[in-house]
Amino acid sequence: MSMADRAVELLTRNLSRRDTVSPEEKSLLASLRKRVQTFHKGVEIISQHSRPSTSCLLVAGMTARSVLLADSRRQLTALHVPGDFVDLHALLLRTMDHSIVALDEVTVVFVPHEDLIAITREAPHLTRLLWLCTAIDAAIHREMMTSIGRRSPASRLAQVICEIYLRMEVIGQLAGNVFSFPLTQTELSDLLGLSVVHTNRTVQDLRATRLISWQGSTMTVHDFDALCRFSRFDPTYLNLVSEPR
Amino acid sequence: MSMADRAVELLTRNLSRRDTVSPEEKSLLASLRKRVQTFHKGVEIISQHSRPSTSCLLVAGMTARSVLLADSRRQLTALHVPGDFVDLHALLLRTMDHSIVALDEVTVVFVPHEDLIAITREAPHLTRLLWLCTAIDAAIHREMMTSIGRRSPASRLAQVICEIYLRMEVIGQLAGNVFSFPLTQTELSDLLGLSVVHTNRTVQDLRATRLISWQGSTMTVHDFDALCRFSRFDPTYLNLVSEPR
DNA sequence: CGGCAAATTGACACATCTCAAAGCCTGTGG
DNA sequence: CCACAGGCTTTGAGATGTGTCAATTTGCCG
Repeated sequence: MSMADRAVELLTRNLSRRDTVSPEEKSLLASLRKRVQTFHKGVEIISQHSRPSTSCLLVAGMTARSVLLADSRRQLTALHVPGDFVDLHALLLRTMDHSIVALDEVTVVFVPHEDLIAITREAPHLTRLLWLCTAIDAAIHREMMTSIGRRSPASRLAQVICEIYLRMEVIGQLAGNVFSFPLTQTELSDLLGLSVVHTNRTVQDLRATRLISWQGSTMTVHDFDALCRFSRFDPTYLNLVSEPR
Repeated sequence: MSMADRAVELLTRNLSRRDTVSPEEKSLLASLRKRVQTFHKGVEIISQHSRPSTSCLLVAGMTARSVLLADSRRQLTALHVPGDFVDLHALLLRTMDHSIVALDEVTVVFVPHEDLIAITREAPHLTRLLWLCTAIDAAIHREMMTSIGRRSPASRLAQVICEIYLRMEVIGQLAGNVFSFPLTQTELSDLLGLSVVHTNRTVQDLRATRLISWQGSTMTVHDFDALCRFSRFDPTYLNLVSEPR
């Protein structure tokens, strides 16, 4: 299967988990023009303040939204897994308020905005599904904000692991209870809003519970239910329910 | 002017700041069915986990998104000013992942989802503008997350004030350099992710700079530019640029 | 085997939270 | 018009969490 086909397949899987995707809609997605490109870990795929004329759909690897502050601190505001339409919102926002960075060896597919605008003219239901993608993104942001503002470092980390676990499952990238989590602890600290040192200690705390193992980029969740309880994870915000939208 | 008309007027003002709104589009907005309702400060307008069949547009007062955790901590993840389509995203998300609370004496207008769905079928450009509203919401979330994760309490607070200042200006609710900011310090602490005590000290720090005054619900910004510099505020994410979307 | 990035550790400084009390407004009823 | 209640704001003091700095260890890749 070509990367372009794979992109459509993953996106469809993502959408199908939330509503029915008709064959016509799927072929509309297939007919979008696509440019495949790969990036190495650490590379900036799209830059803050740029004005892209395409949106990118992640096919393989993991990426993050990254906001850089003047004093060179940074915050990662989201993680992406394959099948995520990473910067779909650039279609509307035009100027990027953050950059997209590769956390891994990454493959993406770029889709011209014109093609997406055509969808908004011709396929109202599919448009709503794409809109839904960005709305779920925002819901994830709210959850993250709540975590950073009000949860302990350990439950914040556990929360992220629970979330990525489920998102990996949706796209069929969960091998039993193992998935790829390629962040360095420095990157993780920028995601959690902690210092690297404290992140390291938090990781050790979580390891000590024996609920997870994490070596290199391999994350193993030994007891998902217990991890959910530990972090008081409530998956409502991921909208993993298929219903008319 | 009726409250329903006022709602349309404010929303149009909001949208016009980002793109051209045609007379036809404006009258489409006017033709949406609307139920006006008022709420007292502290009241929950929409509850977490409910499944609304209408979306609400704020006409007067201020509201917030509120996430309640199991241990009764809470995080406010957004503030809304008049003209904000507060839970437009419920159209797609269906189940609320947070509640909407009144921070003030509040007037809202409820619009049936069916009417909004009709817009997605009939008015692609207007649909994109509504989509844009939710995308800006997400951009504000990212900014807030960055603030909570990486900025000092004082600059976090200053950041919020700068943002609300501009958003008030957009809808013509800025009287010179004064606007209504009806939060209690307890509510503010849930917004900033701080304890009430520390929030109080942070407010005092900011007052000591003489850049703002805040008494009761009256916020006065004495030197907006200096406040922006102080908090390193970059308004890009608010998308206050009119261009084709 | 050497070199480099990432992970880990220890010690100390500082920011923030918690608890508890006091002061200050504002609206209400007498 | 005054007294009072209740909520909000403010203060102080001590406990705890988190950050910083700097050094050490580990693991990977050439």
